[in-house]
Amino acid sequence: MDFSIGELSRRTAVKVATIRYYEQIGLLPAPPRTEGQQRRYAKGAVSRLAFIRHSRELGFEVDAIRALLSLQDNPDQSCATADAIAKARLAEVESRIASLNALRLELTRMVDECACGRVAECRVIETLADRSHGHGRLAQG
Amino acid sequence: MDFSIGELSRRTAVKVATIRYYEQIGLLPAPPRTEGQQRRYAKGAVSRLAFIRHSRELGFEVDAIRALLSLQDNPDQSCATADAIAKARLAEVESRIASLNALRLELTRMVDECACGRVAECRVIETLADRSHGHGRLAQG
DNA sequence: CCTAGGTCCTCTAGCCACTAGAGGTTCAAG
DNA sequence: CTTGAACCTCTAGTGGCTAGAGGACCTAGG
Repeated sequence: MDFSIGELSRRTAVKVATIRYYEQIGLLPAPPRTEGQQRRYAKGAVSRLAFIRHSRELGFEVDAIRALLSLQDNPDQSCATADAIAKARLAEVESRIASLNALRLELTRMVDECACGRVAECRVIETLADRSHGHGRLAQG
Repeated sequence: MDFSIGELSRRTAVKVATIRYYEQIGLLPAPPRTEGQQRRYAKGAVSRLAFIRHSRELGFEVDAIRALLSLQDNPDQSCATADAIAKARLAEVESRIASLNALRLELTRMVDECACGRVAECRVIETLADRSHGHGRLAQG
């Protein structure tokens, strides 16, 4: 009926170390232990961890996941909060896409214009050295 | 002719702490110091730091920037390496855009289908809890 | 010459979400 | 009872900074 952390890891494709980490930061409740202090999980742990995993795949931060989990635990509440969290994440994703598209454009230009001769005439290096560009945000990822 | 770290910071829009960090990791050469051990930069530092800043804006990692800088310092070399670095970065950006587009799709669906009633019927929560999806990579950013 | 205060110095610790490894214990199969 | 895979805790490292403590320096005004 209950199973080990390794089995939970296999069933959710979440690494053992990560599961322990999630417990440590309070995303997963601490399960009961055997006499020898090994964790034993019930079935519910699989769905909770799958929820967390899917949320992380969608890029939700741990704090957001905490909020989403506590909503899931109280099904009678309004889901406005869940909606707001998802919409905020969507907005983030869209703005990341926009800035990555801008990056792509600049990188494409650099690469296309490079005649691939000596560094002295290299457009890649030249573009990077060019000081005449606005002070945008640093790219993440 | 030479100026302080604060002045360099103002001229490049790179924070003082970051400049010191770049020196520490060997991206910027250690400049001469005053008798009281304060850094004094020459004009060249501005363009080198601007190069670094622009590279970071384009998302190049520090190791890649190190390589690009050493190419810039040897203008007679072939620029094939610079080209390869830029192309690798472009490929990264394109794959990030693709996966963010997939995320956007899923988030949009979640948000659109949410009738915004109680959590019990919330599509956002339901989607996250759904275990029937592939084991994709975790989203970064 | 003296002082005020803005700027500079080094060093350490924190951010995020893990991940890796050391060094030791427990469990289940044979 | 033995073996060895899996488990335990704890610490430290990743990348690229950023913040803050606690103190030294530098320059302009009086």
